[in-house]
Amino acid sequence: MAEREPICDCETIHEAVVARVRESMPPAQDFADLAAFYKMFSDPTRLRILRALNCNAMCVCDLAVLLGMTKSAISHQLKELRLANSVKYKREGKIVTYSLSDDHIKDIFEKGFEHIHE
Amino acid sequence: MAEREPICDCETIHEAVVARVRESMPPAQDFADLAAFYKMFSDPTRLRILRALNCNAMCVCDLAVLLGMTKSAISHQLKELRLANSVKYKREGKIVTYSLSDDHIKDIFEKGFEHIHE
DNA sequence: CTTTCAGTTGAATGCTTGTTCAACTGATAA
DNA sequence: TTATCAGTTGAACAAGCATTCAACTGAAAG
Repeated sequence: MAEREPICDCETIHEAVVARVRESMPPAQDFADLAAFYKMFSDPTRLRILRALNCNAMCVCDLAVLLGMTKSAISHQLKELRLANSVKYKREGKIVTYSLSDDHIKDIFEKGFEHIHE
Repeated sequence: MAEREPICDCETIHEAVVARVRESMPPAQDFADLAAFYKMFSDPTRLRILRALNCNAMCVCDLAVLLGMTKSAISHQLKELRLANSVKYKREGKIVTYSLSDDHIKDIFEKGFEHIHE
């Protein structure tokens, strides 16, 4: 394993370091998974939805009014959050109420807010 | 303040809840900042660069060989990471050595890896 | 001075993505 | 059964973004 990759336009300068770091690198799939995870938090609309749901479970219509966006836009983002297991929903008649899927998401989310406030 | 936003295609269903959540919502800029912060971690190449630098400081050429990409591609990503204050660099002759800017980035980064391994 | 090579930069390209629009589903109320 | 309304969906569009390519900068070696 650890063959040299073919698509590169220069020779290794510090071979020992590169070899050692290469040995310790996790598989590519790990990076893809982690990138996908962080991508969920990389859009202001999704963050506002999560922040709102962290405050109170809400239906799509309420979120649309709160965020000043169409129900369609909110619904599309909720679908992504659902697929990422960040939110769960409960249907009651015509109304679908969304909430955060678990405290784990809640923790990660609140940690982020702490960060930008230094 | 807290005027109702104009761009919406439905009426509020649970007014009390919406009003209360609206009061507690941070300013829009906070969400933009937080989204930009997470966006840095939302690309596999940037994550691999950070992971490599967390292991050992490296020059652009080494990173290119390690990740099997052109120096140009690496350099473009390093520029973004530099602008986001995630990495710092040190010039010595022709070679520019990059490293993580501080342990804070290191912590956040390692926390992410813990997460995807459940 | 000239060559070499690590690194940067900007334009071009193709893929991704957030939002809108319009059509649709399905539960409730009339 | 019909009308209404919360919510979903897919196509379309524009904006954003990662990578490549080619040209460039600047330090070191000859």
